[in-house]
Order: sequence, then structure tokens, then C-alpha cells
Amino acid sequence: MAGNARVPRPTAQRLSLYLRELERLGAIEQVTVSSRQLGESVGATDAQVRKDLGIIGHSGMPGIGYQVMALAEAIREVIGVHKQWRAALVGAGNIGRALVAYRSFHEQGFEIVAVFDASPAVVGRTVAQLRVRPMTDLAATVAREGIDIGIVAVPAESAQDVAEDLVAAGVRGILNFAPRLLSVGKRVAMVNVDFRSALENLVHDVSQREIAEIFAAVSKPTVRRRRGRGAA
Amino acid sequence: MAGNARVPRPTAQRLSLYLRELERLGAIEQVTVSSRQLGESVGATDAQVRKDLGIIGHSGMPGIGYQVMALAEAIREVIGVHKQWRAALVGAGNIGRALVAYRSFHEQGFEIVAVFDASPAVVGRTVAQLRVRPMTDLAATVAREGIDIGIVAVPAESAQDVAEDLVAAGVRGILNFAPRLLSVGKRVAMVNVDFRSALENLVHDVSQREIAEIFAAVSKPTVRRRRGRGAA
DNA sequence: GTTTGTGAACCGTTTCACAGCA
DNA sequence: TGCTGTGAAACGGTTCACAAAC
Repeated sequence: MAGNARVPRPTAQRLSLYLRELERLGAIEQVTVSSRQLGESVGATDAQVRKDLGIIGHSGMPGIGYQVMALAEAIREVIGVHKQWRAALVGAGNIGRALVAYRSFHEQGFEIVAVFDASPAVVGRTVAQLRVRPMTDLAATVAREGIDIGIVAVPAESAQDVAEDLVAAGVRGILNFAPRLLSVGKRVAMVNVDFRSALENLVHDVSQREIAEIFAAVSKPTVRRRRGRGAA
Repeated sequence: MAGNARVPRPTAQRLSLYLRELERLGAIEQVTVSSRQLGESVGATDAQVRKDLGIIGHSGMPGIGYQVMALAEAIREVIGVHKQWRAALVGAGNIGRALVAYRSFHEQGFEIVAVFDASPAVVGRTVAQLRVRPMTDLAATVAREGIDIGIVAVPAESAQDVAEDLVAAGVRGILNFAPRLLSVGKRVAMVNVDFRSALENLVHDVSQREIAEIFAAVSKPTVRRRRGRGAA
């Protein structure tokens, strides 16, 4: 019932992480969690967790914490994962096939119900029990199967066209694996997953860290001591 | 030469996107870009682009814009992609194999030079010309091959152990595909790619949009008109 | 003692707006 | 005229700190 307040994006992202941890705790039959424990598992502070849960209108019990199961359910509702989402995958290449094979999606509210590819060489082949269909079937299939979201796993050059086809077919959201900004109307939601950017962000971090270490070594040539949080 | 100032994370992420666009423009032999054009291609404002480039200490020419090639090179240097990075992949499952097959990494400063897997059934098999090695070879291989970064593509349950092995072996950064927060020392950089979170963020967006539309329909039952930026 | 809920202070980033240069 | 560079203002999110609840 609580769940129509505006949720800032950073909060929405963390909710997803809280949910994962809550499911883990539920499986272990832990009944309550403190904001502190929940925060630690996802790299957030306790205050942050409380703010986030406040935003979605969920309350805990002072001195006790939050009910694991009830909280998980509340988050699912806010995120929208309480219903099952049906997805169409476009692109049966390496990434596409890996996604279809990712069995756990199904248990988490997502299901890839159709696979498409532009290449005649691939159309008709079977990927994880799904027959790869030609792009010409897209619109009809999206309508018939009640598909909500499209997954774009094609090369950058064709990604924009595919996105437009998906939008025309009526999907409400697109998960884009192509390294290109796709422009779709603002009625359609869009999330990008970009390996190259992820790697570049990583090496940038590594580089900055190296520079920082050289600096530290020069300006403070003693043994460094920092508080807390060491990793085994 | 310019490139040791502190770069805020949001800026670093956009630099990665600018670089892609600059490479595309370079291929088309466009010589200069305006902040406006560059911004549009990645979904940022012109002011944002100028601020970002200012941060990395790169200047353009008033009335003209930025030199495409020079800017690309400057960004590569800041990101750290001017050198070639060597990666070890752990986990030869679906995602792992998709990553190895991702040929374009190589042209972009990254190379997966070794693949590891814990399962004896997989060890010894060949993935894209690389023989899958047992985990016991990890430390020696990382040292011998001069590997900088590790890619974790194993199930959530083993991810933390793998991360610790990688850190012990001496990698400086980890790209994590497992849906779990991995704790490593703060000397090691870490970037997460999480399909489930991405999907959840997407459906959350879709849900919010639906709510917003219902709202709009109720409170303002006229044809909506908003300025700018429509997509074909 | 533990832990929540939250106003207030804080901080980093984005946007604005305009002077200055080509 | 077109576009950059940049202080100053605005914004949004995070952290702090503490009263209230168990």
C-alpha cells in the first residue's frame, strides 16, 4: 500500500541491493535486521538505509529493527517486481545467449519469452528452448505475448533501429547492452549496461589509486594506518 | 601531460562516453566538435561537457569547439586506456564465455589473457583459443603474465573467495559480475556489473512512469505538450 | 542498552548566465 | 555570430546528531 512516493534514483538502486540481502537473510530464517546490518551488506551507512526505507514509507521498530519478510515484500512492491515481467531479447549473439541461459531471472520476476535476430543464419535455431525468430515477427509477438520490456543485445550500429522497432511494437522499457545512447520517447524507460564503460571506469580507478599511492609514499613515507574496514 | 587532477566519478563516467563518440567522429573524419554536439550524443548538456573537459584540463577554441583527435587522446590518458590492460577471467560459464568472445575489448586497450574455472569438468577445455586453467594456477599466472585486473564471473556464493584469491595474486582492480558486494582491501578498485539490479532499476522506472501517466491523465485530461527532445 | 525516524547541516555536482575570444 | 571558460547560484543527496520508542 505504501509505494507511490517519488523515489530518487540512488535510492531505487540501493533498494535492489537491500532486496537481495533480505532474500538471503530470509533463506537463513533471520527474522529482523537492523539498518546497520542491512547497510553493511551493501556498502551503505545505517542512516542511509533508514532514509531510504523512510522514503518508501516503511517503518521499523526502535530497538529491534525491520521485519525481514515484510520489508522484502514492501521493496518488491515499490520496485515493481511483485508482478512477473515478460521480456523480448533482440540479438542472439554471445551476450544474448548468456542472458537467456541466466536461469535465475525467472525466479526473480523476469522471463525472456522470445528471442529475435536479424541474421537469417541464426533465425530458426534454438537458444535455451526458444526458437530464434526473424525481426519481422517482432510487433506481432510483442502484442500476442504481452511483452513489457525489450533487451537490446546487438552491435552498436543496429541498436538504434532495434530500439525503435521495440518501441513501435509497444514495449515500455529497454535494457540496452549496446555501447550507444539510444534515443526513444520519454514514455519508454531505458537502462544501459555497458561493459566497455565499466572496464574504463575500473582502470580509471586503478590509475587514480596508483597516483594516490605514489603521492602518499612521497609525502608521508611512514607506515600508513587507516581506521576500520580491512578485508580478510 | 594534463591528467593528474582529481576527477569526480560522474565526470569519469561521462569521459568514457565522450571517448566513444569522439572515436566515432574520428572515424567519420570530423575534425572538431562543439560541447553541444558532444553533449547531445551522450545525454549531457553543453555546460556539463565544458565543465568536464575543464576538469581534465583540456581546452577548446571559442567559436570552433574541440579538436576531435586531440581530445580523444587526452581522455584516453586520463582514463588510463593509453596503456594496454591485461585481465584474468575467473568463471567460464555463460557470461564468462560471452566476455572472452567480445572481440572489441582487444582494440580498446583490454585483453583477457587467461581463463580460470573451479570446475574440473571445465578445466582444460578451450574458450576462444584460451585453455581454461585450474584455480591453483591463478597466483603464478597473474605474476607471470603481468595481469592487472580480474574479472569475476562466478556464482554469488563463490565470488568472495575468488575475489580474495585475485587480490592475493596481486591484481589491482576487479570487475565483478556476481550479484554480491565483494569486500577487498581499499588498495584494490572494484566495479560491479549486475544484470538483476539493472533489470530491477528498469522495471522500477517503468512502474514510476506508469503511475506518472495515470496521474497526468487524471489531473490534466488534455493532450500533453512538452518542449523539445522528441525521439523518432 | 539498542535502534528507529528525522530535521538540519553539509557536500559535491549540475545548471545558469555571461564575459571573453575567434 | 558561435562557442568556450568559469564564477555564482541552485539542486539533490548524504551525513550528522539527537529525541523518541522499545
